[in-house]
Amino acid sequence: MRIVYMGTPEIAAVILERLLQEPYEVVLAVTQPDRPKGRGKALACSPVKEAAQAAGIPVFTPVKVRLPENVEVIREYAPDMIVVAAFGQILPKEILEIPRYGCINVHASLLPKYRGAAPIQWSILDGERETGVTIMKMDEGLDTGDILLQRSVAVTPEETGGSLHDKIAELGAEALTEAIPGIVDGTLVPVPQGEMTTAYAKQLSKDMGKLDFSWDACKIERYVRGLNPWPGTFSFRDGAMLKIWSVSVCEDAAEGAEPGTVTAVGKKDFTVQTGAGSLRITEVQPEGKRRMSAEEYLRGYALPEGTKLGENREEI
RNA sequence: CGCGGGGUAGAGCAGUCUGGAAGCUCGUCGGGCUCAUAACCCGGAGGUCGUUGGUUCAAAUCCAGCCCCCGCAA
Repeated sequence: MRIVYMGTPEIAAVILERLLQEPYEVVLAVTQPDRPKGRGKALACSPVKEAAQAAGIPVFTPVKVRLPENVEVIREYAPDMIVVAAFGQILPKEILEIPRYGCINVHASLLPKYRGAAPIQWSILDGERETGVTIMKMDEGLDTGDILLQRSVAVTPEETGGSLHDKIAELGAEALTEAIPGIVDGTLVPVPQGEMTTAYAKQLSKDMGKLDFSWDACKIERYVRGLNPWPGTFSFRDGAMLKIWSVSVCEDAAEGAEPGTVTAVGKKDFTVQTGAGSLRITEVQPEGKRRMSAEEYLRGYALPEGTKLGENREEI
């Protein structure tokens, strides 16, 4: 069976590598074009492109895959199935109709929950206790296709965006390889999705990581975990950014102080007042410095009780 | 050539502008106090100040190159 694979980020590369272990013929990898990235300005290619090149698979990087000439390129590879995972572009009807087994999508949530670009992190931000992956037959909507197979996974209390990402990449790869035979022989029956019961899992941005200490402590804790390692959460202290990498909700919180105020400074951590409850900060990263434990931070940076952490560089 | 911060003892920092004996907090080792302690007191060990070269009587500090870490932007 000839498969065209479409995907871009790390999770899509993991799934591609798993797919390559199966007895299918992956004839083309379609991924986003190289983009300037990193501190210099060097062009960086997507994880899927790297994986494909390592495997000797042709790579196609159209800026807009929906353009007629690009659709033709894909058609010429005559795929029996197109597998899509976090590709980053909408597929037009013309492409959806090319392969006889359709376009199969691996989505990192239990659809219809968390349609959209960042389902993994949003499941943590929302405090979900379970999420998973969905293998579905794509249609013209955004993550609205009929469900073929789902697999769930628990979201642990310590889960980070990174750890859940890795789990779901594996789970997605397994689910895909399990689903393909069923799709081919028709034993997997597509089931329509219901209405979406969560907010749309919109793309993550750096800006989302700006902590608002007037939120309740539990919500902030979920943001710190869910946005770790990317885009990360941060606040400002004395005019400089302070990234917050690890926190825990503090039970015996002294209420009353203004949100963002440092209410206690210990040897290994310090405590910050929030809108409801307080947070024990255990790992940080000062601007221009490496990531370090709160203990290390407190050795070199004097932090008096009463210090304010704020949302803006200027006001603090 | 995108913008910017940084590399000083095991760790985190100050000192650099205004060259002139290596400092702070913690850890570590030894001693003391205490019913006791992660608390307190006394004492010690530990650093070619990222690297190469230059200026100077004298360089962590000034100049030039190189290596490495990080934030922003994309």
